[in-house]
Amino acid sequence: MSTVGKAISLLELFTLKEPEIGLSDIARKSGLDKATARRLLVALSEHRLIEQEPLSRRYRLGAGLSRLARMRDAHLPFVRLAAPIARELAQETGETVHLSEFSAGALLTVHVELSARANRVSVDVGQILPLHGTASGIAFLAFSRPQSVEAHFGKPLTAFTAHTMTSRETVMQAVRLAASRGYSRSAQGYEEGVHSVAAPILGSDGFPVGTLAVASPLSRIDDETAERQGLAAREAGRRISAELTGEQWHASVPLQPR
Amino acid sequence: MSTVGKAISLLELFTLKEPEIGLSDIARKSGLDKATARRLLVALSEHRLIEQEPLSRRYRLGAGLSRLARMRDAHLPFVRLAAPIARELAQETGETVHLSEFSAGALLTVHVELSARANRVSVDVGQILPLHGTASGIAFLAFSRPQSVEAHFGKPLTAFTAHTMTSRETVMQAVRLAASRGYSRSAQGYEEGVHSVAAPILGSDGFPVGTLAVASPLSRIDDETAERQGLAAREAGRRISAELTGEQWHASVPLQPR
DNA sequence: CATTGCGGTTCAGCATATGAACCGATGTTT
DNA sequence: AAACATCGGTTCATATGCTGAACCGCAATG
Repeated sequence: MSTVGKAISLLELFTLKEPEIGLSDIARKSGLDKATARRLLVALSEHRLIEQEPLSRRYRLGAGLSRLARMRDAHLPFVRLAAPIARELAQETGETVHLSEFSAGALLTVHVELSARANRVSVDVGQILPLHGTASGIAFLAFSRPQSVEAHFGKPLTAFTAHTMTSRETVMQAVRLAASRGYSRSAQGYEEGVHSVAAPILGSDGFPVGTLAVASPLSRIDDETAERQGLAAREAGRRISAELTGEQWHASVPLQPR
Repeated sequence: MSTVGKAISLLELFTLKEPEIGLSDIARKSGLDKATARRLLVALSEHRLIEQEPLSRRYRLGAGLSRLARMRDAHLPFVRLAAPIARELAQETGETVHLSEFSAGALLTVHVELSARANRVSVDVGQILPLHGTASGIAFLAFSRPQSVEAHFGKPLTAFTAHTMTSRETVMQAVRLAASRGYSRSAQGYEEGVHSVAAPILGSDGFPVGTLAVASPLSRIDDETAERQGLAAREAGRRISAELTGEQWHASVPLQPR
């Protein structure tokens, strides 16, 4: 791995559970020498991607990350365009709505509109959603290139709850259903007690760049509300896609099942 | 500069004005060779700090940054980040310092550093501060959008003591003064015998997310100490804003030779 | 159809990253 | 209180991985 790769992998050692780490620990976890690790940390901190707690001398992620992330978020057409529509959808459904972006083989949650209700599903920005275990993932697969879908079945399908679909055929069935309806539906595939519907957001090539999902407590959902949510999500997804790609162009790209 | 430093400086080429850049341009702007620049970009994109627009082949900041920034924000929320600086300010001034966060039309006290002296002002976490009656509120208004300020004058201005400013013009005068000085000053507007100075804490959009105030017994204050406190508060507010948004590599603790 | 600029690749040479051994300080065990 | 274990941090000879001039094919421009 390149030096740069090693430096960045140091950043990835910091997690929610362990947001501050000492030098020796960093060296151990990264497999790098202590001297090397420190050199990299110094380089990172010179650009404020890392900072050091003066007292404990432990390291943590730096403020420069906030700055860079904001730069990205401000420019990214996706979030900028999609957020207002996601908010509308959240108000319309009264449930939590989250946006994900496809990145490196999985869906990354990039924006969340929380439901106004007390009993609601909570989702965190930054969360990674597996393609086969979430409504978002199914919706994504349903509009992806066949070979992309195939590629995803190369790896084993891990189960996150007792309800996660792990057989290829079950997943494909859900994918086909989603493709024909224009939205996907999934309950407790990733987290217990959570029901979701999701719709794809299509880029200018007609393939998904991300998804839009409505997540509700399972207890509030029956078939009728699920369908209402699904149709609303599909519509919202279409609107975002349209704004993303430029109105007139999108009209010529049908949302066709695979 | 280290290889890592060069790689990170590539990230810093991306700005709001120019959020996507082509390879040759990156090489030119960074002063690196094209081959080198590309190697670094590839290394960065392997960890999703950079991504490449497939069509135009131009590069932009990647999704991994959002994830890392989110991690940092989760671990270092406003209060935790600001508290050490508030403590310094409390030690420097010898007076009680309190932090507020804007929430639902008012300022909510989220953290307090009590003065070490026997005769001191006491403030409770959770206390709500009215915008027109406190130094914090005035500092907040002084840096808010004009229409937000206007909106606040819609409601009547209630008096909390005999000294509370209740006329719109008096308040606006204080607001203008605070805007020009960078800090606000107020005596007995909310509680008898209490003098305060306050400075705003600015978010990434340049508008206040909260305030920082120094509260003293009126008897200890003259114009000179008030100004000293005000300037100290202003500086502390700036530091917190900088750490919050990652703006300017200003006063952060350098991580080098000991 | 020559020219320019683009993104991307190659590889010899050498700048730069590496890590074992070290330091002083702090904390823990005996 | 001596012995021991870790801690964060530093040094420097070694060799690894980085550098950049020259190159490719392509697309736009004249």
